[in-house]
Amino acid sequence: MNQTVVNTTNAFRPKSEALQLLIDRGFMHQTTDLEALDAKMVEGPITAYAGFDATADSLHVGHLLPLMAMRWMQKLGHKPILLVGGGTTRIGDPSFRTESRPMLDDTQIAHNLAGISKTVERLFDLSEGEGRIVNNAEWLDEFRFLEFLRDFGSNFTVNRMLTFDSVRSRLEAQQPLTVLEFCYMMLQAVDFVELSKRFDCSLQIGGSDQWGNIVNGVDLGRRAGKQLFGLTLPLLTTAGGSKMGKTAQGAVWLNSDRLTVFGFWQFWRNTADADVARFMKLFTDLPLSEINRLAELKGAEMNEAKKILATQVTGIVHGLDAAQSAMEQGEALFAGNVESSEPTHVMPLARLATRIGLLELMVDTGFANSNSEARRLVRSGAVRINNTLVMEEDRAISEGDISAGDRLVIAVGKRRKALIAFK
RNA sequence: GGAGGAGUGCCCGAGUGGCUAAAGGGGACGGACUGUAAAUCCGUUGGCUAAGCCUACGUUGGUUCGAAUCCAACCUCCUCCA
Repeated sequence: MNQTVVNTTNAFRPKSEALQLLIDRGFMHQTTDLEALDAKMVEGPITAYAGFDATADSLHVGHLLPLMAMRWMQKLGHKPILLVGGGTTRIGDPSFRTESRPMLDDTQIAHNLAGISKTVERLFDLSEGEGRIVNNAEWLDEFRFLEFLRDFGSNFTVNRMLTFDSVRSRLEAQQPLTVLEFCYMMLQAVDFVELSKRFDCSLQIGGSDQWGNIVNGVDLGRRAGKQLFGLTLPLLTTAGGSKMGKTAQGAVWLNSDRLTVFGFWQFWRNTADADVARFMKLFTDLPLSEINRLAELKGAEMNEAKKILATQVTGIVHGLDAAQSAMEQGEALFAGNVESSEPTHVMPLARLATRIGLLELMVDTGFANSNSEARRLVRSGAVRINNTLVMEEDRAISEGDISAGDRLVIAVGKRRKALIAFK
């Protein structure tokens, strides 16, 4: 892999506070030339970037890992650049995917960028000189084909591009890989170099699946006379061994219009015991000493630690007030005092007048993806209204189900509950 | 350019004219047990205005009373030959 040095982080003790913290909290997977990076970071603040494709109008928990890593960088004096792939989204990163991503048009991309920015703005200080959001369409849109080939084409060999896992896996899976997608890695490399020219950015942070793309950028930088660095994050799995962040209802979104704040809080509240400490290190700002203390909790006491985890993460993503309120909703729904808490869902009173069906309500609150799924859940004895088991699939919700003025509690299974207010 | 093989549900993977909404496994969800945990056991796992109907086995057509299964063309991939 040319002169790119790959370090494992076992032995090395960096002098940089930020690097040490990233290692201690479990963010570090691989880096290029760790010692040189450390030296540079000790010398003074550096600028680092992480990229996000604009494939949806919200980021999800999978993106939270690079966001948190970048956030620590900023807290410890470095400058973050959050790159949104307005340009690259039009192509689609083929990495480790068996199928092409759909191509999006400009209107959709603009819409998605706005949604993503909402989250980023909350997580970072984006004031002048502190941090910034950048859209790579700014330069990628400008390139003319021949010019691009002349400037960058000679720095990439197909021989080497073919050796990257991201490409090979697609080839070995016998799935088509278009030239369009193949060129994605060039664009990401160009992004990195462009950011280094424009903002003196010298570090790229990304998921472990980005390693190949990142190294490409580092190598391209060297040819342009710049020393760039890459750092990848571990692939996150749950203690159960599955990929983190998937639920039956789909991705765990960071925007509240995609997933309620309470739903987000619940996701974290339901973390497995074995994951609590690790997730606290990665997804909260709690000091390690506090995390270690909480990790000592035994048995059912661990539930307290989970509430802290949930409220901390929710606080970072949705704000402290919203997180506090989500925690109270959790207490209310699971302890049973329905009157005092904010509802998790609000529905127009008119829905009640037309006798909304139970199945419909389950779909509307996101507990089921289809009427069929809702029906199955009712049949299997999973659904309770106001704590009373309901077995009739065609049950309609009426005023008799309402308590405390406008409240209705619906539970699906033991851990999914909603407090609905009809207003 | 020629010969042969392959493309199945969220994923892996059986099936080779009706008994197939499609075996089995994984994942996910639900139930029991618990602590809104793990492990274990049981169940469910395309949609709908639901004892009926609709959509699905790379794409488009065709044969047949009837096709994931047979035929043709096309797309993509693999292997061998040139």
